[in-house]
Amino acid sequence: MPTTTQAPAAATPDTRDRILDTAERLFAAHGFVGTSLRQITEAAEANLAAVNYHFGSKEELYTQVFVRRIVPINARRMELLDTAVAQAAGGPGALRAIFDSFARPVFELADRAPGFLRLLARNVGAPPAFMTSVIEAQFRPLITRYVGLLQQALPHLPPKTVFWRMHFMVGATLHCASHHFTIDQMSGGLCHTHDVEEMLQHLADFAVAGIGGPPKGNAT
Amino acid sequence: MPTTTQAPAAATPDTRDRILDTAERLFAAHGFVGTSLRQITEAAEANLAAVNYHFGSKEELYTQVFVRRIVPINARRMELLDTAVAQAAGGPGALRAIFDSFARPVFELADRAPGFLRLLARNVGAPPAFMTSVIEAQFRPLITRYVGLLQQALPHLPPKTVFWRMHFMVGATLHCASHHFTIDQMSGGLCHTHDVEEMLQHLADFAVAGIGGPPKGNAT
DNA sequence: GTCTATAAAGGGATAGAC
DNA sequence: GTCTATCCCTTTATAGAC
Repeated sequence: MPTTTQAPAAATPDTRDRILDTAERLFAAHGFVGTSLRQITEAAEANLAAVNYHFGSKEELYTQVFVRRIVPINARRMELLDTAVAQAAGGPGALRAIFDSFARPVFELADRAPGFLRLLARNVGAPPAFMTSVIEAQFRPLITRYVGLLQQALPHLPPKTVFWRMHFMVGATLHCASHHFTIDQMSGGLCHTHDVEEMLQHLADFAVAGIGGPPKGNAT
Repeated sequence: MPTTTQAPAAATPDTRDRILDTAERLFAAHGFVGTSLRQITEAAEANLAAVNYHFGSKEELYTQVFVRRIVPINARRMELLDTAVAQAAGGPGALRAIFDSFARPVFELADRAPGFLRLLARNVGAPPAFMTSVIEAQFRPLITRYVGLLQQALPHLPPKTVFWRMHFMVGATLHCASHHFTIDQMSGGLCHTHDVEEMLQHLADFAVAGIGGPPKGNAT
């Protein structure tokens, strides 16, 4: 059998995967410019030249780190949306199902890929310039669908209000993702982020109440 | 009259202020590590050595850029909170007054210091390591007060829920600040961020409904 | 695929003249 | 206060041996 590019479930990941995992962690902590390829290859126990061999450039490495996570996440979101539309269309649980499909796929990675939560927040909040087209391609179809479904669930709200509230919903979720591992201490032990279900419930309570609240200016 | 350190309302700001203004804009756009002192001094039409003369180091410049804005903002927040407590204590408008005191002082700078909104979001979302103590010092007393006032306005909610929701409120506001100048095009012309009052109203509607919504798990 | 060595560029900080 | 010139360090990327 000739050598293949796929490693057969090795005990230690191959060089390429070690670099991806380490880069994810360091890029999340210190950003794209704040992380050097030397730091990454040293921590990954790989050679400096291995990055250019496997990825071609630092920018391409960063892109791959992001894409390998966001693609399955956004696919899962679409799946959950299909289910939500089929089950709760128009019903009272529709908003919550829509929001859950947005937040859950991200936080379910919290254990497996802890760094990615913050990396995602970076890439939406203040992405490196070269990432703009990648972000656009990954999120545009999703945004379009969320806007449509939210408008359908909230026919009494003007489109402008729906868009604003979707924006706020994204902000609350991303901020939560970015500080996922610091909230426990920030809250003085009050909040426990390792309980993903509880956190998602609090977040969904907030977002659903906010999105579905009274129209502009009519708040009590 | 001997030379003083205060310029007497000159037509063009002095070197120190030009550097601060330019640094604010570039740090906001590209982050601390992503902005070089050469870029700053060139855009500010100042000499490279002027930064070290006036500020001592790049880190100290970044700190000063942040502090000169956040100190008056947080002082204004405390003022508005005093008024809110005196006027609406316990009443139906209490939550809205509390939230308004939090968001308004930031967005009122949107015209005068457009870069700062994104810089603030950077410093809360993913601050450079050396900023940790500055952030802590500037925000700790504020957070304590907001948690207390929100708990007082929402006595039926457990402290844990109050803390989560304050966190979500911060997230929605900061995301909004970070994307203040891109929302207009992102929304396809639907939303207009230059109308600060309208934006604040949408944001407050969302946050107040979210914070004051039904307790955990009781959402409709 | 992995390594060493190095090229080429850019970074922050500073010395010292004016 | 402002400027030039420069020190010294780190960066990404690559050439070429193994």
